[in-house]
Amino acid sequence: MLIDRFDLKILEQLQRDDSLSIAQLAEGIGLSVTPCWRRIQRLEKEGVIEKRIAVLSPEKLDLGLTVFVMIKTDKHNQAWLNEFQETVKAFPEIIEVNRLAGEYDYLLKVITRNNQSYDAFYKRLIARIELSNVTSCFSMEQVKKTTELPLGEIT
Amino acid sequence: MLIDRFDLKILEQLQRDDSLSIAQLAEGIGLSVTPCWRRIQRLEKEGVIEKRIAVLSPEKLDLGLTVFVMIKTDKHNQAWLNEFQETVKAFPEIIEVNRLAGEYDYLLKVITRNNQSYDAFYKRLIARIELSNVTSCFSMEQVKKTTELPLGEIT
DNA sequence: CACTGTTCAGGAATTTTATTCCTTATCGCT
DNA sequence: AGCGATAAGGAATAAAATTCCTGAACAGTG
Repeated sequence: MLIDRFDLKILEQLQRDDSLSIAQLAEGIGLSVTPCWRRIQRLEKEGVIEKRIAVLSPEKLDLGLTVFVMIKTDKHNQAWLNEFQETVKAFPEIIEVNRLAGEYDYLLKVITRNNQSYDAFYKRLIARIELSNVTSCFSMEQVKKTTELPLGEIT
Repeated sequence: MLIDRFDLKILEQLQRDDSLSIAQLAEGIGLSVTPCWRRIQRLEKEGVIEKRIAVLSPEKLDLGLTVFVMIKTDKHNQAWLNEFQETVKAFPEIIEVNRLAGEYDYLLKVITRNNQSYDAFYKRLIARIELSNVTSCFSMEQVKKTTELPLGEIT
C-alpha cells in the first residue's frame, strides 16, 4: 500500500473537509476527475479512509463539559478487563479510553452537559464497575481541538 | 434553536456515517427527501453540524503512537499563555489541548509515528516554549474511540 | 366560524455530481 | 523496438442533490 503525493493531498483535503465535489477536489490537487475518484475509492477500500462523518458542535447541543478521568486499578485479571471494556463501551458519554503506561492505568475522556450530569454519570460508572483510584480532571477550556492527523511527517 | 426528534435522528445518523444519500437517510427516519434535506441545511447553517470530514486510519498511515502530555507551569501571565497557544497550534502532532482544573494545568494529546518521532517532537516542543513540569503518558492500547457525541441525553 | 398568514411535509422537475466506459499516454522490462 | 502493466483523461450515463410548486395542519383575529 503505497501513498503518493496525490493521495496525500486528497487525504489532507478530505480529513479537513469532504463536502467539496470531486471536480473541485481534483482541480485543487491538479488531477482530473476520474483518477481522483479512483484514488478515493482505493483509499476507502484499503481502509485508509475509515469513514465519513459529520462533526457536531458540543456547545450547540449543550454538551459543554469535558472531563478526563484517570483510573488506577489493582485488578489486572482478564475477567475484570473484559468487564471494564464492556462497561466503557456501554457509556456513550465516554468518548475515548486509553490504557496507559505509567502511574495511571487508564485515561478516559468524558463529555456531558454539566457538573450535575457528570456527577450522575460518575455514580452510574462506579456503581457498575470497581475502580480502586479515580481522579476526575475537569477541562476549563479547549485550547486546541482537531480531527486531522499529522500527515506532514509521511514521505 | 429547537431540535426535535427528527433532527436528533438525522444528527445521530450523520455523526456516525454521512455517506448515505438523503433518500436513504430520509427513509430511515421516516420523512421524505425534501424536508429531510431542509433540516440538514438548517442544522448546517445553525452550526449544529460543524463540518463534514473523512476520518483516516492512524494505523494505516503509520501514526500508531498516542501520547498524553500533562503539563504544569509556573508562568500564568498573558504573554506566556499566548505563546503557549500559538505553539500548540503550530504543531500538527498536537491533536487536542485542554486547560484543566486541578493538579496539572494542561493535557495534550499527541499523535506520532513511534517513540523516536515522539522524542523528536518532544525536543522541538520544549525548545520552543518553557514548561516547568512535563509528564508523558504513553498509550498502550485504544480501548475505545469514537467521534460521536452522546445525544441520548438530549430531550 | 370563516378568513388569513405561517409553518412544514411531499412530489415532480431540474441541475449538479458521481460513476462507468472507453481511449490514450507513460514507463519498466525483455 | 515491442509488450504488458499502470495510470491519466474525456465523454456518456446513472444517481443524487436541489429547486420549485402544491397542499395540509394549525394558531390568531375580526
